[in-house]
Amino acid sequence: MKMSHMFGHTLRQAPADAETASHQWLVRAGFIRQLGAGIYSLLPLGYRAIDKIENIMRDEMDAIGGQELLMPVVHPAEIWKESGRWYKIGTELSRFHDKNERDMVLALTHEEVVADLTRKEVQSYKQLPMLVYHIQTKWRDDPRPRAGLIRVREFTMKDSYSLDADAAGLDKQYRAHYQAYFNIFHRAGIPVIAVQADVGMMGGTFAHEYMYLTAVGEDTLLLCDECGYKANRQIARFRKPKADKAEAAELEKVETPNVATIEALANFLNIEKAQTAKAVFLMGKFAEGDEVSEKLIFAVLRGDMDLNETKLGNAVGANELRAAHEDEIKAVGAVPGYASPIGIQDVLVVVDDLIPESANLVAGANEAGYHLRNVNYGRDYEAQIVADIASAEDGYLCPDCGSPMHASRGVEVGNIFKLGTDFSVPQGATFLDENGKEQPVVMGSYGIGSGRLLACIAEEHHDEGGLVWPISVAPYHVHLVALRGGEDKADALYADLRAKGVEVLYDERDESPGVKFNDADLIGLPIRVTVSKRSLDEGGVEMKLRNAEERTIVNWDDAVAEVLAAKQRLEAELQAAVVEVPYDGE
RNA sequence: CGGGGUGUGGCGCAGUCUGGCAGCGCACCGCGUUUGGGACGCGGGGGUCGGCGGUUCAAAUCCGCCCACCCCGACCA
Repeated sequence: MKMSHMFGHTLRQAPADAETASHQWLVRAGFIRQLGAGIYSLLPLGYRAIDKIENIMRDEMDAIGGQELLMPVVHPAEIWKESGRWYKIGTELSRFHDKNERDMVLALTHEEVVADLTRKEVQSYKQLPMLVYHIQTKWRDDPRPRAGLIRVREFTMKDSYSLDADAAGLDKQYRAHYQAYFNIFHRAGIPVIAVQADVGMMGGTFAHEYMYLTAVGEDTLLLCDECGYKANRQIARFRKPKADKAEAAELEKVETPNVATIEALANFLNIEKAQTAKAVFLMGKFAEGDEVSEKLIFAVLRGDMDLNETKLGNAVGANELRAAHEDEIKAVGAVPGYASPIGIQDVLVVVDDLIPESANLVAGANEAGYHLRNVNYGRDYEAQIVADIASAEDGYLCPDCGSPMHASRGVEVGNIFKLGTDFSVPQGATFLDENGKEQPVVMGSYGIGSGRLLACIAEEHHDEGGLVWPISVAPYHVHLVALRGGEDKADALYADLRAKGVEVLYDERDESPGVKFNDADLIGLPIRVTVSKRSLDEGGVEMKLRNAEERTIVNWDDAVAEVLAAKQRLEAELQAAVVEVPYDGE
């Protein structure tokens, strides 16, 4: 490609609203342009990089038996009603009507369509296992897009779906993905870890998320260096402190004027936060078929711990949770700031599993200005649900080995889910087994967002001068710079390199050397070749790798061979990072 | 949805407080000089100042409503 006619140009300054490195560099280098909040165009450079990424995905999917197909972005709502997600998912799912007023949706993922195809195409156990995948646009009306391509509303995802006759088959395909995903990320030049994760709106039984660790990330992970436990905070377990097994003392009402927070309460009474009980009110949304209802949830934790909403949502089976309004709290007879589980009616009470172990806590009295001492679970009140609903924090103890864990931020670049029969049963995707008995297909679902991956690669590989692409995903292999006196030779080299299958971005513009070199650094192609009067006087062309400082002059006659050798070395370096990763899961 | 912020040429910004010719740098076009790390001179093109309404002799500037985008939180693969 000749740069003089390339669509998209570099910018000397990043737009003011780009804050993260990947966002700034991808815009400045001419890879992406924003159209709206969370909506981006890929310019030719960006699209070429995405294409490389997607071909790596294809390669690894094909290697584990994947068959590529393509499913629509616009779906009739029926299948989403069948799966129930029409009712369970909120504003993230965009709905609209066609001209006949039929309900339609924009695909936020494709489980429903796969289940529909499966019930049409799969009849016999003899056809299984199978694996299908596609690379297709998704639309998720995320409440808060941010950080360039890291979190967007419209994006492209490679999603694959495994179809099996039983759980053992699913496990096998799940493990195949587990490794194939590491291969994809390693080939694309980015380090990731796999953590255990919540299944969220996907449903199913078990999931891993692939996390690229970076401060820019918005997921918090709990990691144990000692035994290797790794989990998203949404579901991270931890070893809770041993509580004192004291005798239950007599309930005692104490005056606590203007003491409405745990902090203030502990200070006022001069006790540890761990000796208090914290009340958190949330409204949960529940879907039963097409009936959606809201219910107030009263969560009780020890005062030194924070609520984990994902854990609570899973414990009560709610689709959505939101903070309760003050009038909703008062409506059940509770007093905000002085709320107590004692004497509350018609509320779903959930207590953290540490609460029954903890004797003589201080809790609210359901009366403004008063708390109760020596509140004991079982004696003074009971809950419908006792579960782990506390959030793991940095320094909390590993559930497996008891060592302190540390918290780290990460971006989720991929995920794998064991769906089981969550879609095949409601949608009737069944097959006949060896005994002629009808069975639901056992499904798995596996996704990687290609744009987010591109952004993470940019986040990982840049310096003060711009992007530094791994050769596997670089839009071109070579950045060929022609300077004064080298134009004709550069033209010839451009043709020779392309004839050997080398992808070349050729800067033949009438620009000063400084501009050309800076643009080359900004765009970040792995191999830079400069042809100038100076280089020719020195015997040939100058070669420089983007990720190294040294420049070497190679003989004109060896130029093509040297470029090919450099390309192979860079490819081999990346390939060396593709290693087997021990499976860490159930 | 709550809090904060920003909207002036392709990008970065000044001008708004205190109403009075719409500016600067970069980018772009032409001519000339320059040519190995974001050159220089001269000349030029491009903006209904986010939108609508109001106040005023006069609005980028004051008032009202709306919209868009960004950040934090809520929320969420």
